[in-house]
Amino acid sequence: MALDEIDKKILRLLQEDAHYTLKDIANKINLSLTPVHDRVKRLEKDGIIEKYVTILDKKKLGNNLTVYCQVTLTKQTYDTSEGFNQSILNMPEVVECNYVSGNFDYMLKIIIPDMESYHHFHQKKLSVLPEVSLINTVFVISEVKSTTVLPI
Amino acid sequence: MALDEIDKKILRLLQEDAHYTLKDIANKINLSLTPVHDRVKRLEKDGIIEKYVTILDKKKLGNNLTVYCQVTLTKQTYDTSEGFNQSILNMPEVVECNYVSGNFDYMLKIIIPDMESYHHFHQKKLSVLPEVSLINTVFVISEVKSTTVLPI
DNA sequence: TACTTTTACAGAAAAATATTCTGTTTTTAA
DNA sequence: TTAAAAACAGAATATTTTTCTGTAAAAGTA
Repeated sequence: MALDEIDKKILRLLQEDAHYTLKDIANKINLSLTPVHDRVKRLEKDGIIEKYVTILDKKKLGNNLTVYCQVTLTKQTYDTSEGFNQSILNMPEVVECNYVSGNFDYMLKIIIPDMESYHHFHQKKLSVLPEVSLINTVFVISEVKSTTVLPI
Repeated sequence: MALDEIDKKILRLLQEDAHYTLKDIANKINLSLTPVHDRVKRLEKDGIIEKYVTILDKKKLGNNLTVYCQVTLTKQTYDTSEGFNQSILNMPEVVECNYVSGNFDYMLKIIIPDMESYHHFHQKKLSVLPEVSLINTVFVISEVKSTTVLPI
């Protein structure tokens, strides 16, 4: 379970590009295929490596608007939270949802085609949820950084 | 450049798992290897597919705290923004940074081991930037959803 | 210490996958 | 109606992953 320096090097490489071959990695860290293969399998089995995914260009898919929604619920009870959570899990435009501290209850990140779609989402999907009391929208004007790479 | 239904099916699958083989995909959408291969290569070339990455378990890597920082700059000039942006790009604990509308200028997402690390980050790395005037921290209490999958 | 066990690694063989090639069918456009 | 282009299938080839065999180093035990 404890990661040594070799594990960390492998993880750093795989975070950057899941399509590096074992040979690529082996070359970069001066090892043979076997230990690289064994270590990757172990990291998968231990759940350090969660999954391999493909990142698509959101703008090229027509998603030109990103917004943060700061949501306040009507009540702070468990049932209210759970009901809200379940609804959110079924909304594909909500890519992040976190229960937070502060002046509101949830911070959501929404990726959506345009303002019209957002208007529709806001009015017909989010604000109509029985658990939702207040929504404060923060519009993204320009994306500076967005990465899946964690510091290791 | 226009995506047909087959392209979309391929993208939906690859978003979920970048390690699906061409054969897996071909079977799932009832095609032979050739068109699947050709289409994936085209989607890569056109930049619809941006990259393949590995998602790691942040908690197993010791990152137990996620926070949003709402940052206000001292001035709203181009130079101030650019200076801030460049500093952020060199901070590995900042996984998202967006210039936004509203009562503050930037929304940041920080992934970090614990409160002590955050204290250090806040005091020694973020608040000391000459462009930063105000920081409002929103702590994540519980993660409800976090996905790289875009609606297609 | 000597011995056993475990772990980490290398190299080679086998299996699976990606890539390339050839050719056919379908669609599109002249 | 014909020519050109696009989409696809199947087979051959190249590459990669996976498995197998064995060696060396490290860790644990009597």
